Amino acid sequence: MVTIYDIAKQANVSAMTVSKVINNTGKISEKTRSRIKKIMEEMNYVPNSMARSLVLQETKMLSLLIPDITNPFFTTLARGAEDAAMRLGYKLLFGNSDESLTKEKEYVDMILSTRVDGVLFSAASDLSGPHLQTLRLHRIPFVLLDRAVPGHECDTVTGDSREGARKLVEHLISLGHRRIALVNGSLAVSTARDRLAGYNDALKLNDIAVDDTLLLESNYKHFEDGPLLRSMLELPDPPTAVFAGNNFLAVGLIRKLLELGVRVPEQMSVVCFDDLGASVIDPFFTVASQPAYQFGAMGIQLLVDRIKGATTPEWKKIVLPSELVVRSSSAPPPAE
Amino acid sequence: MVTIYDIAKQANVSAMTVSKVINNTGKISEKTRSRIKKIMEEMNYVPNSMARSLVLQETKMLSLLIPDITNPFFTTLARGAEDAAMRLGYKLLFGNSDESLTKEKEYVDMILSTRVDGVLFSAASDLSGPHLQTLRLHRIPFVLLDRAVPGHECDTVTGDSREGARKLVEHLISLGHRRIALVNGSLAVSTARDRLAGYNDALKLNDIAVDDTLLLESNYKHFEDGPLLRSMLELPDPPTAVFAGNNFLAVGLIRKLLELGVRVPEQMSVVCFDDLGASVIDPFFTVASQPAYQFGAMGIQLLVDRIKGATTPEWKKIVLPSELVVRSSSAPPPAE
DNA sequence: TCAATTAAGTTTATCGATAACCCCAATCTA
DNA sequence: TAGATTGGGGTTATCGATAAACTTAATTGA
Repeated sequence: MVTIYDIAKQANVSAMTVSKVINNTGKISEKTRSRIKKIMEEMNYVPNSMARSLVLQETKMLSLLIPDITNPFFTTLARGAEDAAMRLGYKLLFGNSDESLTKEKEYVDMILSTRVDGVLFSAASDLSGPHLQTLRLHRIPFVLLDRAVPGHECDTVTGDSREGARKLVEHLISLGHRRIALVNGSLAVSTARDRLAGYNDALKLNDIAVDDTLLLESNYKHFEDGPLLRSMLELPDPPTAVFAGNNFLAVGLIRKLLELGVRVPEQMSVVCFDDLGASVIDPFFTVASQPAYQFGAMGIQLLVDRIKGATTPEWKKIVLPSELVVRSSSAPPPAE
Repeated sequence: MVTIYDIAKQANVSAMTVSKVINNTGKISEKTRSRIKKIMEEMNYVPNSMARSLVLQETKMLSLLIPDITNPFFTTLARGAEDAAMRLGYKLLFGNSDESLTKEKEYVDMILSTRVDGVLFSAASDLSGPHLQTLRLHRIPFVLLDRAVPGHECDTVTGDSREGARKLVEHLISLGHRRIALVNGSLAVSTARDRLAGYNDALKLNDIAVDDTLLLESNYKHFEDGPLLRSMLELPDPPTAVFAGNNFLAVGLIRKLLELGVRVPEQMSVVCFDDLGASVIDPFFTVASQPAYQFGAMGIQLLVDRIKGATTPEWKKIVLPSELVVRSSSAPPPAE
């Protein structure tokens, strides 16, 4: 590889002079400057960012850790982060933890040794706490995305899950539903707890008693509780609507319902959090739509501000609203 | 940050001794070894991979450039690449070119300055040639994924698009269709040309004349030619089936058909390349399903072999078959 | 028993780039 | 016209880790 020294030799100057030309610092005559630039082009010189990072003590790289690279919510978020990072002169190192703590730990180790300047962290669950501790211990700035981790105060960009959930459930109630099930992600994830809280809010506001038999805890990657769903449907007073904790849960749920011969929305309404992206033929779900792209973009902004110290010491907490989008997966309950 | 020198001082040994402990090289007594290891843990030492890369002249990082991070085909491919890379001890730097040459060039520049050990490259189009030249000039090994670039011999992992397309179209023909339209990606992309070729093969094999008015060139990200579709439908002898070049084209196409009041598959059959991933409620499309995960995994394997010189000089060309999966988007043509 | 090994470390140079400081001649200034 | 300034550049040390060569003391072998 061509180095700064090769250029220097060719141009009959010192390496320092070349460095100054590259960085536009110091005093260099216009003549030498253009001569050196020409030689750099001819020799296809590209600065070695490793060497530069070593002395400057910054890599201009940020890391984005997401729990599910196949979920459109997170890929859209990733695009937002990527665009923002590029615009601010940073590269983005993606990581996909697959909702697994083990994989997440491997990524954290990698992040440390790569000496990225900061991390955008969408935690696998509350148990990610130690990983955040590790980052803090090494003084690597980070911003939590989408999911909060109790006991870890820091900059965050989250959605208003509680409010979004309330709106979804009140929408169902306004359609006439009284028996509403909740198929949720793991309660070890903050958004799942918030969505549960919003669900409870809506029921309380409308004087509907919470019935634990209608609550089902699965996980955000796949809907996994077919048997429980079945027994729920066999209840003397079965639900007429389901609120699914996220998009993939809703998809899994509907697949199961189809298998069981339950028609949506005629026999069962289904609503959920998060859109399904471009890969869906017929926007079908009534959803609380979150601005995924903004999550990423604002997260990067916050992170870079923090890295540059261009912000106040207090932790910034950005809460993005979600929008209720009514489509055809929700309808009034079947007549008795 | 804690360095190897801090550890050395604490342990009363030279930095080199610590380095040897880290890398398990040289002769170090078991006593000193464990003492140093303990100190490293206590001080939370993490090796600086920049410094290491600088001297070793390798980064243990690979780069994966994909054209559309929102497409399930590519995210699945990315997961395959990620898993394989991790398994082989490499980190993966993702890049998303968004099918744009400009963005692609930015990534190539970044790749060069980051000194990654190799690149998995899914080219935006044939016009990506110069970018490959740049990589070659700097002697960075690369493997082309999914899309070939004419005039650039190298290791590749591609799908058998031609054969897959033929199977899809012959499936339609076997259902009784004779007027079959092709809604394709840009012909500047090799897969689109191969799929066109497969389409032609199928027609020829079945003595059906190719009709240019049934050919529509769009792009793989979104279906964009509503007007042309409309006029195609108003032909005296309109198509009864459409072969879409990829999953997103099929989705866009069906949305348009729904708008126009054309029912699928009753009035129009639709088949396409590539699955739609987990985000789809009801697997609906008849597709040529490609092993996306394998694309990524085998690409990494090929790349690492090439980097390590553990392969013969000839270019390896892996062609993965696709599988015809018949579902409900295809049916016999409507009766006259 | 004495040279030859070996075990266990240490010293020095290096990767590529940059910060901080130094140097010299030309120009300016009072 | 002597001293100060400045334009244009060079020297040296440094970032953190490692390879290669070098020390020493202990052990081995014939």
